[in-house]
Amino acid sequence: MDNLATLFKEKNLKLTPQRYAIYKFLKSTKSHPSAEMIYEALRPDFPTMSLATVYKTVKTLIELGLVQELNVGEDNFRFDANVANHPHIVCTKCGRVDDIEDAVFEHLNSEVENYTNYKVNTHKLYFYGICPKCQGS
Amino acid sequence: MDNLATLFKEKNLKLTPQRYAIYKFLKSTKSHPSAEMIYEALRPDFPTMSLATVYKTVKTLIELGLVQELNVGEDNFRFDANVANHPHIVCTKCGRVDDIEDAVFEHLNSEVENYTNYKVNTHKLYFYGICPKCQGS
DNA sequence: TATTTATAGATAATATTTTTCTACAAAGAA
DNA sequence: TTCTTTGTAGAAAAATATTATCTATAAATA
Repeated sequence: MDNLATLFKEKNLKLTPQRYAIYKFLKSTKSHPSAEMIYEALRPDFPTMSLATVYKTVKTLIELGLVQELNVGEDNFRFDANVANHPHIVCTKCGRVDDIEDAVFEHLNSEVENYTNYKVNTHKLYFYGICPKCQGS
Repeated sequence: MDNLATLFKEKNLKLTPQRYAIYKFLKSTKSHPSAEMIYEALRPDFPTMSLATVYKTVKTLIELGLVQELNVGEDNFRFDANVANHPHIVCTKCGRVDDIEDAVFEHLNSEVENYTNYKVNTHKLYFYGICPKCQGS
């Protein structure tokens, strides 16, 4: 939290209660919420906060490298405070999005370079399937 | 083209000039155009066609399994008439989107099942880097 | 030829995200 | 402490992407 304050100060940004709450919420969850979901989750504590503030804040957090943006194929973006590059998996039945932890696919970048003339820097991997809960039903 | 007519007939869909043109255009290009780009490309030949028709048509084509939808992380969707599951690579400098051909990553699905309790069915892989042209400049 | 049916295009609606503007509050200067 | 600067929250509007509704029409069928 203190390094967060320091980082904001370095960039001449103010660590307002709203920004702090949004970041803390993203850090606390693995649900990869959309802007709307963040807004709804914080509404009890910040009833006056506007959705525009959520959008502006996540954009700021992304620029600071504190949050990454996901695009699992919906019509909106989702956000993840785990900025380590890791694949995600989407349940095509209930829509939940989970991290695939401990799976390292960094070697794919150089593998891909064998098939293209691109200089490959990064990647985003989305897997789709049925989550344990939905398999039961 | 004939099997296209047959397929449409089977589904009680009409293969109108607009639909045919949109599909043919998607088949002819590897540029992975968005709805807007399709609309602009066909405007010279179909000046009266509306953007809504493009959206409705690509949706129809997707349902028929003739086109797939991409989401490279922009705020819009792109479309690809190559429905074989294949990874894509995005140039982060000029924005072009290329196929990664001949690279088969189907084995990743079962690999991912070792890390989650999901039943994995499919995936979408997006790589990001610098294309040959942009490397030169 | 008459009738049914699906669709194009116009328009409006909806959803998501961004921008503009203004008042305010925190930080720094006097 | 007081004044001043500066960045930000929130409201509202705008911009963008996408979908839905409605009607006239053209193709397919009877």
